[in-house]
Amino acid sequence: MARGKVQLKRIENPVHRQVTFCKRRAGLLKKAKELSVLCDAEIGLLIFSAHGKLYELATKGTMQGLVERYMNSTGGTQADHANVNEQKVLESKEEINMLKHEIEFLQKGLRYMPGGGIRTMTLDELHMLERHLEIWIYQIRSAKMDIMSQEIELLKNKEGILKAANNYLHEQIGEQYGTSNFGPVITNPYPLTIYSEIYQY
Amino acid sequence: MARGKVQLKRIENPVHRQVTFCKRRAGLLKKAKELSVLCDAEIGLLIFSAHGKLYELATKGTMQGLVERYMNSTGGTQADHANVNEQKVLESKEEINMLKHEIEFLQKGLRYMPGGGIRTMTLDELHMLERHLEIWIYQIRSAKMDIMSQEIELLKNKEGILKAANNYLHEQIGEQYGTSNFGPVITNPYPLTIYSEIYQY
DNA sequence: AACTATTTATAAGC
DNA sequence: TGCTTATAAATAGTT
Repeated sequence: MARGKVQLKRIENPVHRQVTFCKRRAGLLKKAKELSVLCDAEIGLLIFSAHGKLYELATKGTMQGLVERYMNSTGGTQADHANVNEQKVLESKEEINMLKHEIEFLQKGLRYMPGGGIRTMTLDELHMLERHLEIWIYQIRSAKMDIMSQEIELLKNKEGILKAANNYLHEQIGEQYGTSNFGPVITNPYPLTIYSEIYQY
Repeated sequence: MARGKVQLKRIENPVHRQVTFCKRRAGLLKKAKELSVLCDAEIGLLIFSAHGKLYELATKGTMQGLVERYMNSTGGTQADHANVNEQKVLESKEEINMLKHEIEFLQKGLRYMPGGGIRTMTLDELHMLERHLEIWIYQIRSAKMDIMSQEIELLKNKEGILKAANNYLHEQIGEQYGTSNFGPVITNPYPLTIYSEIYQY
């Protein structure tokens, strides 16, 4: 604005650009302050230089307060963004409470025994419930044993099949080398007997 | 800046103030845009009029983005705040998932009440059900112990009262027959010590 | 960073 | 509001 007009485009000369940035930045901040004082306005100004350095101005209060005011002004579209997560946390907590209640309810349902909840049960009822649960646990253990037995059977079958295959392969090898007098030269690294880990159950 | 200097203080005349606000606001926005273009800077400008009306400018992107950049620049004080909430949301979701699994499990448990379809549960589910039942039994035993303790206290009190009554009666008998020389003729069928049945538990 | 020739912004008036 | 104009301010280019 002096000694020559400016083109409204990026100044290519880095030195010129840097100098102009300093001068105009100062001017802009000054004008902003003036406007604020003269007209009783609240102004926030953020300037990021090309290299990322921040210059800021907040008249009347902090930038934080201004940003919040801005968020509120823009109709809550953005205001919520900060609060969205807090909202989510609250919602989550509600859901957690609901689920906990549900669990409590289900647990009560499991305690379907006469009299309902433990606290209101008589000693006799508790005795009975205890015995009942012991039976239940016994049944569960039986079921577990059944499943494990089945697995053991399955594994034994597999073992049988593998053994048969193994034998067959041995025979094949025997036929191939049996006619010559070299005798067995190859030691089978896979023995016939398979020690299954499943017996440790 | 023309036809007279300006005082750097609030313009008292409302009309003047309003006019000046319009003019200078336009000027400030223009200067901000120019600085942004000329020097490749990112600028955010928020202007709240005295009456609360918002005028904004964001060069290169949105004001939202600028505010976030500002938050990051100022050391993450606010960024952390947001992250903390996101963390909380994640944690809550995890807890919700856990609880949902628990509910699913309990529902299965209800479906597979004793004698019911235990056969269709997997080994893992059976393990878990077993553990739950063990905890349940433990709770029942605690409840039983509570009740029994209360009963014991009650019975001990009764015992004390009866003992006192008994002693009193003995004394009465002693006074009545003590002066004569007949000695005790009546054998008390109720001994002082009461063996309560509750100790067999 | 200081200087100045100019441009630009704008206060006052209409 | 918008236009005009005199003048204050800002600042581009130079030193």
